[in-house]
Amino acid sequence: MPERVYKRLDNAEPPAKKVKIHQHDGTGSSRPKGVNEEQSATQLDTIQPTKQYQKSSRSSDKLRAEADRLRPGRHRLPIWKHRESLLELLRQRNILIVVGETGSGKSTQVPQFLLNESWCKEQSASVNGQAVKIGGRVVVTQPRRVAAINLAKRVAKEFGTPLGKASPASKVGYSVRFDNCVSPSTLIKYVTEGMLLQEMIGDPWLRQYSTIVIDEVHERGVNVDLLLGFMKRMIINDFDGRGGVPLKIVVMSATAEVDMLQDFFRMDKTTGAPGADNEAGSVVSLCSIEGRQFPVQTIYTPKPVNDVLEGCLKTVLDINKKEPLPGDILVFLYGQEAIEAVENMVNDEAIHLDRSVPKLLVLPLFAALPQDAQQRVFQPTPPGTRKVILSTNIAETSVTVAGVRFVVDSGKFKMKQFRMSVGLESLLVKPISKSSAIQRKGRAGRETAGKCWRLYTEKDYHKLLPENTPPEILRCDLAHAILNMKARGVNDVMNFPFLDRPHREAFEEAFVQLMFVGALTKTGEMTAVGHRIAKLPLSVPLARVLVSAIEDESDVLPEVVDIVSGLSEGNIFLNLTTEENREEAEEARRSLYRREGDHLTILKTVQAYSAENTDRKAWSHKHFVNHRKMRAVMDIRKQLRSQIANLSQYTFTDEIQSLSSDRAAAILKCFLKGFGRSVAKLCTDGSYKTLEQDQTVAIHPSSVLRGRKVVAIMYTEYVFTTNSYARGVSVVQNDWVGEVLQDWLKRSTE
DNA sequence: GAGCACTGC
Repeated sequence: MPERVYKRLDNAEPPAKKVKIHQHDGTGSSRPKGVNEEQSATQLDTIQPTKQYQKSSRSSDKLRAEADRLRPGRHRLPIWKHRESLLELLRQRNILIVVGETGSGKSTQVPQFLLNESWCKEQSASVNGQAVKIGGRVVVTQPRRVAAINLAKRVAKEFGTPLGKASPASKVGYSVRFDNCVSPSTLIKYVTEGMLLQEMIGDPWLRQYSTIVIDEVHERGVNVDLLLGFMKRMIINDFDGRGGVPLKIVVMSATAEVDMLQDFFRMDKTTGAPGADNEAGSVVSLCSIEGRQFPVQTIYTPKPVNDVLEGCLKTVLDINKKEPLPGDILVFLYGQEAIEAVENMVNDEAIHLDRSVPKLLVLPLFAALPQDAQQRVFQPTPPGTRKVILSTNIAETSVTVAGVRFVVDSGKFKMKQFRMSVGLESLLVKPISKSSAIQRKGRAGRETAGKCWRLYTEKDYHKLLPENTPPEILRCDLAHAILNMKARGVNDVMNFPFLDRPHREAFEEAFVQLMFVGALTKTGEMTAVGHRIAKLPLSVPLARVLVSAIEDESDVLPEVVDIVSGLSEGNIFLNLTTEENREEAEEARRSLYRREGDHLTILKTVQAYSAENTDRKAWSHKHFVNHRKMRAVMDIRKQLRSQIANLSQYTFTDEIQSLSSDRAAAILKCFLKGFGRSVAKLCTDGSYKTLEQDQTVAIHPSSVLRGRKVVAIMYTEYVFTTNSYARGVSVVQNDWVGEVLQDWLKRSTE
C-alpha cells in the first residue's frame, strides 16, 4: 500500500513554509544530492554555443550579459531549492504535481530545469514499423495569452537568447492565437491551452515534445480539463503513438486541491478507474513549494454586512483615515454597476475629507472599460493622494496593480452559469470561494506586508464559502468540448477521463445542439460538416453559420464572415451610461442601423470600420464603438478569411456590395442553420415566446429591434439577468424558420 | 431599459 504522507495544505492560510516531497515507493532516492547549486545552474543556463552562434554579433553578448545579470535573482527564488529533488522525481516517474504559491518562480524556472535531462533530448522510436523522432522540446500551457507571451519573453532573457521566429539562436518562444513566435530551434514553448488542443488535431501524441508542463491548473478552464483528459488517455494507451517513449507530465497548481489531481492520474491501467494500487498506480510524484508572499493581516467584519456597497465605502474611508501613506486600496466588487455606484459614493465623500487625511483618487477597473481608462490604474499616484481601485475579478488573476497594500473584499462575484434544463445562460451574483478569497487577500502582500478587510464574518468564511469555484466544464455548454473530443477520435465522450464529469443533462443538451447543426449523426458520428466546424475558432452555432455560407450559392460569404467576426468578440458597442451620452450615440449610430436587426447592423459597422482608413480610433470613438474589440474583430476576420480561402478557393476583396433584401434574407437564412433553435414568435399579447420551450423572452434593451413587433425573431444570445432576454436579434420570416425545422425533423427521424 | 472573467491552426 502506498502510504499517503501528503497532508492537505490548509486552504485558509497559505504560508506553509515546510517543503514536503513525497513518493509512493518510499525508496528515499528523492533526497536532494549534494550538488553545488551555482555550479549546476551555470551548466544548465549556458547553451553550448554553436560556431555560427559564436560568430554572431554583439547583440548576443548583450543578451548573455543580461542573462548573467538576472541569474542571482533567479537563484533566490524558492523553487531553486527544489531543483535537484524535482529532477530526481521526474527521472523516476512520468507525472509530477507541483504545488507552488505565487512568486515561487515555478512557471519560469521549472521548464528550464528540465532541458539538460537525458530524457528531454530528442529520441528515435518506431511507430507501426516507421522510424520517428520523438521529443526534444518542452511545452508549457497557460490559460491566458498575455501570460504565455510575458513568460516567454522573461525566460528568453534569462536564457540569454533572442525571442522569436527569425533567429536560429532562439531557444524560447511562444504560440498564441494571431501571434506565433517559434523557430525550429525552439526548446521551450509557451502556449495557450486552446492553442495546444488545436495543435493536437494534427499531432495527437505531441511527438515533438518530451515534456508538457500544464500550469495554473487550479483555474480549471474547459481547455485544461480536456488537456488533462487527453494526457490520461495517453498514459492508459502506454504512449504507443510515441513508440512507447513517455511524455513527462508536470502539472502545476497554486491551490492545495492536489488530492483529486493525484487520484486522477493514479489509476488502474486497464480500466482507467482511479485510485487503484498497482504498477501503473504509482506514477505520480508530488512537490510543494513555498511562495514568496508578505504576510497579510485578515480583518473580518464582526457582524454580517447587509449593504455591501455601503460597507465598501465605510471601509475605504476608514482605511484612509487610519492607515499611513503610501498604500493604495484595492476593492473587489462584482460588476460594472456596483463599481460605478461605489465610485459615486466615494467621490461624494471625498469632497468633505479632512485636510489631515490623504486625498482619494477613485479608479474603476473592469474588462469592458476602454483601454486608456484601464491604463490610468497603472499611473503613479500624485503626492498626498491614495488610489482606490474598484475592480471586478479582473484584478484577481489577470491584472496586477503595483502599490496595493490594502484589500477590501466584498466576498461576491458574478458567475455565468449554463442551465441545461432550460438551455440558457444566466449571470448571477454569488459568494466567492475560499481559494478566491485567499487570492484576493494575497493581492495586498505583493510588495510588503498588507491588510485585507473581508466584508463577511469569519464564521461565514468557514461555513458559507465553497472551497473552490465550480470548474467551468460543469457550468458551460458542452457542444464545443464534445466536438473537440470527437475530432481527436474520442468516440465514447461520456466515458472520457474527466477530472469532473459533467451532468448527463449537459451532454444530452449538447448532443441535441450538435445534431441540430448537423455536426453529428443520430448515432453520434462526426459528419463532414462536423469536421469543418471543429476546425474553426468559433462557437459551434457560429461555425455552422459560416459553413452554411460557404455552401450557399447566393454569395453572401464575405458578409457572413464580417457578422460572425463581429459577434465572436461579444458586444462591440460601448455601453452608454449617461443620458446625453445616449442621445449622442443614437445620433452617431443611426447611420449604421438596419431595420432587419442587430446582425445586419453589425455587418454595417464592421464594413464601415474596415473602410475607414484614416483614423479608426476616432471613428470608433465617434460611433461609440469599442475600438479594442474592433481590432480583435479585424484579426478574427482575417483569420477566418484565410482559413476559408484555404478550404474553398474563395477570393475575398475589400469591395462592399450593396445589400438587397434578397441578399439580406440569404444572410439571415445562413444564421438560421446555426441558430434555428433560437427563434421566438410574436404572440397575440405582444410578447415573444420561444419555439422550442415556449418561454417568454423580451428583446434586450440594447437591440436595435427593442420595442418592435415583428412576426418572428432569431437571436444569437439568450441571457437571464433581471429578465429573460434575447440579445443579438434579427427579424425572420415564418417560412424560413419552417424550412430549417423541417430539415432537422427529417434528419432526426430518418 | 442593460453589460463577471478568460480563450481558439
